[in-house]
Amino acid sequence: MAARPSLRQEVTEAIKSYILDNQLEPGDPLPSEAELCAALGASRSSIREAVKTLAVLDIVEVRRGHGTYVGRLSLSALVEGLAFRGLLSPKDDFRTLSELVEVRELIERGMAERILATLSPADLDALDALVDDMGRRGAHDGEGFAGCDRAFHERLMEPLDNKLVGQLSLAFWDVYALVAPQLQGISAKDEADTIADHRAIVRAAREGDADGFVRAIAGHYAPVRRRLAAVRVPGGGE
Amino acid sequence: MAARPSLRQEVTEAIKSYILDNQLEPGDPLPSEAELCAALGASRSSIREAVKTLAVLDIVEVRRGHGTYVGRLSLSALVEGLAFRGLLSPKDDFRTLSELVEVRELIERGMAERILATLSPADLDALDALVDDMGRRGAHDGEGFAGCDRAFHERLMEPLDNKLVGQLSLAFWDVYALVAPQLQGISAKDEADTIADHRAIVRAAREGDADGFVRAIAGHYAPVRRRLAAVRVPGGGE
DNA sequence: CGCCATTTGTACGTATGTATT
DNA sequence: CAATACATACGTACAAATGGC
Repeated sequence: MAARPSLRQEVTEAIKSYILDNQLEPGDPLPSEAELCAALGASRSSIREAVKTLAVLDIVEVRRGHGTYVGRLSLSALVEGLAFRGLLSPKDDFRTLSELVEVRELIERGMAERILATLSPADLDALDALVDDMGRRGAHDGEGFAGCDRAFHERLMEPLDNKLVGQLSLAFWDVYALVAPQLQGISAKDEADTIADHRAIVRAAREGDADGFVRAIAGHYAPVRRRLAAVRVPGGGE
Repeated sequence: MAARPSLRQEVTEAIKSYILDNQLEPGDPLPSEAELCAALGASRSSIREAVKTLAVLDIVEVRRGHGTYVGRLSLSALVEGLAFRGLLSPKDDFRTLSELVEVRELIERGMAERILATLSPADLDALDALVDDMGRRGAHDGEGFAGCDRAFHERLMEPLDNKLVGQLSLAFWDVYALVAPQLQGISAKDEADTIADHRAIVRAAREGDADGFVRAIAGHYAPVRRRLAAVRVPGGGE
């Protein structure tokens, strides 16, 4: 009744245990496939599949021609999974996307006080610089514009002592960036408004105005949420 | 410069496209490995690695001797990745765990108003029943006790129209349940207090007292956070 | 019940491409 | 450039599990 531990699963666990037992850190090298074969008594096929499995989770990282190393333990698997989920839903197309944006807003709003307490003057200047950069790119460089947006929200949460919230927030940003372009009716982002929103966020943060900060965040996400809701119900919007 | 489209990656994308193009849903059958070999012109090894990759993300689900099917798109990869992260950190052992609990609290607190607005009398009764069940299990059935705890928080967010927040919250619960037992100094959970906390949460919800609800949530997570903080700095807390 | 077809799991061998030295 | 080490890819064979006859 104790289930059947398939060999690949066993190898997977063995590799994980190897990392844990030796207290390895991201970037540390792992034994080559051949060595793992000898050590675990399994064929290359099983080793390879196990390594691939762990690579998807970013628990290990394979650099070809180089070797396998302990991974960075990022949230890349979450991004990939959620992105596919967003693309899959047949009619509720924008439901996943909408929920995603809600969670992002939930996180940033919920951390408002701590964000304000943590941001240093240097951080605020950097945020302003990012918004400047955003305006400079403007309409002709959508790629760079989005990059500035991402960097802004990254910088906003980076000083927090809780790294997980920032990573989650960024992961959701990435999912949105991956999924949104594939769907119709969302690509139209109003750059001027976006810039103004970010300015308002920095201004509230600079003044230590927690309430204004939360309002600015809400104002930033409101149009996205409205657009998503409008698209979901055909003919719902204006 | 256009990167090197490794065959496995191509096959992975091809399978994803197959699901998307045919608008398949979780549980729908996929072509067998042999058919995929013929259709994509790749060897079975490549097919298998691609399928394994997608299986980790719960995009596909393989049942041995039966076939391959579209997966449920759960957050299992997130759980596995975060659990390993929690087990890995050498000295900051409890940092990941602490951050995790913070995010859970952040989510439940941030959704407080909407939770209160959504919970029906039947939901509230079910929550009370779960707490009753919790007390019945008591000390002798830690397994069932934990299950009730999980079910409670699941039921709490299940009526929400945003399914993602509930799934995230539950995923974090699962990670905590996986990691905590492996570490020392955390296993001691005070059951009586936990039950009282959950009672307070239901009571506040029943009265529509949003502020009390938030306080109850905070009170529920406070001891866990204190315990984690205490362990992190040796001899820090009492 | 046993038998068989289908499908996935495991193993081994070999050839090729690629990055490092 | 050559040698080395590694990952990538293919092909084949057999084992094990599942479901239907």
